[in-house]
Amino acid sequence: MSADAASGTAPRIGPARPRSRRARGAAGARRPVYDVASLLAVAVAEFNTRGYDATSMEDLSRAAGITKSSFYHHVSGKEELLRAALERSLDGLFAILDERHATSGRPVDRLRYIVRRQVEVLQAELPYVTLLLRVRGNTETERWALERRRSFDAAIAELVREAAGAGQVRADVDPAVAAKLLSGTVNSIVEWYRPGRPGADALPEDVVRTVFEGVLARD
Amino acid sequence: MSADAASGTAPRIGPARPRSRRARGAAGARRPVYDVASLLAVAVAEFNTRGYDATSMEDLSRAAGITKSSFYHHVSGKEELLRAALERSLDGLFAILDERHATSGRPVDRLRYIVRRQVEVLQAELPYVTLLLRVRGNTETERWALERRRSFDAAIAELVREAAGAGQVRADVDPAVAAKLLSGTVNSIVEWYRPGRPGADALPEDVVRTVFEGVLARD
DNA sequence: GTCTATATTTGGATAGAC
DNA sequence: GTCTATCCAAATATAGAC
Repeated sequence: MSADAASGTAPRIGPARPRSRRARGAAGARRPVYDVASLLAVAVAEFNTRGYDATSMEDLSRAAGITKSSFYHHVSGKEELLRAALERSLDGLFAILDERHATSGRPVDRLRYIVRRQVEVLQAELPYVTLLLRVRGNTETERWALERRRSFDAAIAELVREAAGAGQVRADVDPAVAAKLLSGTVNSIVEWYRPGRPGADALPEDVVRTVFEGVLARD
Repeated sequence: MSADAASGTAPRIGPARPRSRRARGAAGARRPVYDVASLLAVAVAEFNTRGYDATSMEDLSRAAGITKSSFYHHVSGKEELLRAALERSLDGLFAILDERHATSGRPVDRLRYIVRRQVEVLQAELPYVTLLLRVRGNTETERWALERRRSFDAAIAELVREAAGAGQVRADVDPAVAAKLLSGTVNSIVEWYRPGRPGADALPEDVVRTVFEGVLARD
């Protein structure tokens, strides 16, 4: 899966990079060394390091080990890459809302499930989610992504409101504020989580416990 | 205070902007229409809207209602503005750590105090703190700011570790993880908080309660 | 598919008149 | 203090050879 290449360990390879020219299947099918997906992984890693706006096509092509012109042979420009990356990330997040445990049960239990899954998706799709969370809204693509994000957050907020109405969430904090703090906590993980660290498997549950029960020791 | 001008309501005024040519004090002192502080407020608002890298000097001068050349008469370039903004933000945050209630008492109580104050500083210095939290590390100035931020976060993490050692913070979550979630929650507020909203005064305590006791209703 | 060369635009920054 | 004019570098993107 290309998520691997999009991580910190992007294949930074010089111009003389060795490679198998092509891979032939049983039917003689040819697979190009670079498809859009693999260039996307390289590009997203660069975007996350420098920021989307500060990353030039020159930076991207250098990171891929080819010239700018060659890079343009594969993609129409920066924005196509951005759109593909944001789409992947948003699709992953929205899919959670359709899962079984997200659609039935007590509001607070559905909320707990969604938070756990959101952390899992964030871990699995880290570079793509990271990029999504840094979008500012300068282009049409970015505004489209912001709109979908708002819609996702609104679904969470509605669930918090329901849970509060059912007395399952504390009543002394505005549910809208609680929802924003909850989403903010989960999203902030992209700023420090790196895959392969010890404790990565425990993170989703750690986050659920911390968010729902707080950091204080029980007395 | 210029924090006001740096908010969403920046003085977007056209070329024919009316203004008093100068203000004379009792001693006949002259005050320029634009000093560095007021241009900084305008610039930071632009940086936060479009992102620092996506904001050109042309954008900044247009927002200030003067030409690029005139803008350069006041400041040496984008980076000077960035540095001044980040400095202001970092100074505000670090000052918290020297306050009385941050230096004495039980670790958990110091922590609670710092979180509350951090939210208050974030509210008071919103545009500046927002900019700080979005810095990527492309220039020397940005790396300097990231370094100071890391140092601030490390102070919080150490306090969480102490509180955990004293049994005041839950033991089933790694204190380092808890500290990152705590900082992430507070920092995420810049993404949605806007001054002058109802409930702004209650926010610091709402955040403290939510972070320390969780979102669940007490049974 | 990849390259070199180049067209075109934008951005940072300065010179010098008023 | 502000302006117009301009320089230079960098960025997006394309043309066309191999």
